[in-house]
Amino acid sequence: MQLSPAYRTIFKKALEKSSLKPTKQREHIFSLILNKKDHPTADEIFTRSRETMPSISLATVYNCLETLVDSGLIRQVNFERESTRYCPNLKPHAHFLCKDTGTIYDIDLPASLFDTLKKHLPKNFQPEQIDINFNGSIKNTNNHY
Amino acid sequence: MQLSPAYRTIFKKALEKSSLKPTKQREHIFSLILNKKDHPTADEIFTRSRETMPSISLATVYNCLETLVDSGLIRQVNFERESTRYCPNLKPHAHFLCKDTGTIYDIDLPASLFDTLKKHLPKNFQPEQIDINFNGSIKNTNNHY
DNA sequence: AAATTAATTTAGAATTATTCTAATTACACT
DNA sequence: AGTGTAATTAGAATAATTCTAAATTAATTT
Repeated sequence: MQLSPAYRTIFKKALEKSSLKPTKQREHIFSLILNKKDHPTADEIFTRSRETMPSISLATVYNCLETLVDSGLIRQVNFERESTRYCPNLKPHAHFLCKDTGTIYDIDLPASLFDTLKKHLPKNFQPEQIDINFNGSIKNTNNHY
Repeated sequence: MQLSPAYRTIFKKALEKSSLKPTKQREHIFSLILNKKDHPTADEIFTRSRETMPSISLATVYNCLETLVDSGLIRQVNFERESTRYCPNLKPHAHFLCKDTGTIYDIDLPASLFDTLKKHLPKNFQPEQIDINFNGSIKNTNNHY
């Protein structure tokens, strides 16, 4: 797992801003999440990591994920109390969980919609984060006999 | 803990629709959530329940909550992987978690906003539920020296 | 009313994702 | 090379929730 030069710069900058070190475990996990754009759990990331970095431990995976989230490089996604999943998409978006397959989809949303949402808060409420989670099923549209 | 006659009817109807029984444990827990309009965890509900129904067990609290959720009488609220909280407000609304105090606030939203959100889904995505969670702090506006 | 059945409640064990602890390793700087 | 700090590691601990199997309750049939 390798980061592209562009992402390596972003990665280093983001960590250095909080005086954290761009270690190979952190880079490995970051690149792994970037390259496969699903929404893996810590455990899935652990399993995938081991394929190319067999010495990494689960604790490190959790540590690195926390670091990456705190540095703003990835986002957490939570549905109910299922395992936390991780998402490299930093554009404003929502998530849709298909209850039949368990797949999570990114739903792009205009920033204006987030602004509209914020307008409904009392004036002294200062949101740092807004999570929008849909959950339902996906109708199969191929059934044209 | 007693339900008002109006709520008792709602309660019975909702359960009977799924051929579930309006037991005293279920009613007790429902009234408890209705009467104190915060967002308690299962464990808080368990503690409160015991004050007036000392024989109730934690497993029953979990069972009853699941039943009430499935019957549409209450909603679950989840922030990250914190304990699930329960909410009797069935109007369309979002939640705001104050990270300083841990308090959860209901944020009323017009139904039209939920419709707008749905419009951004691919046409074959059928949402059953939409959760909107804010998370931030509440600025103190009383600081006028 | 007793017997039968099905649903609900219960206590405690089991599970599972995550966090914690303490020891080891890696790295930057003298 | 030696020191100090941060990061990694293995494994234990934690905590919310679910599971299991037995006991209770309620409803229904005899």
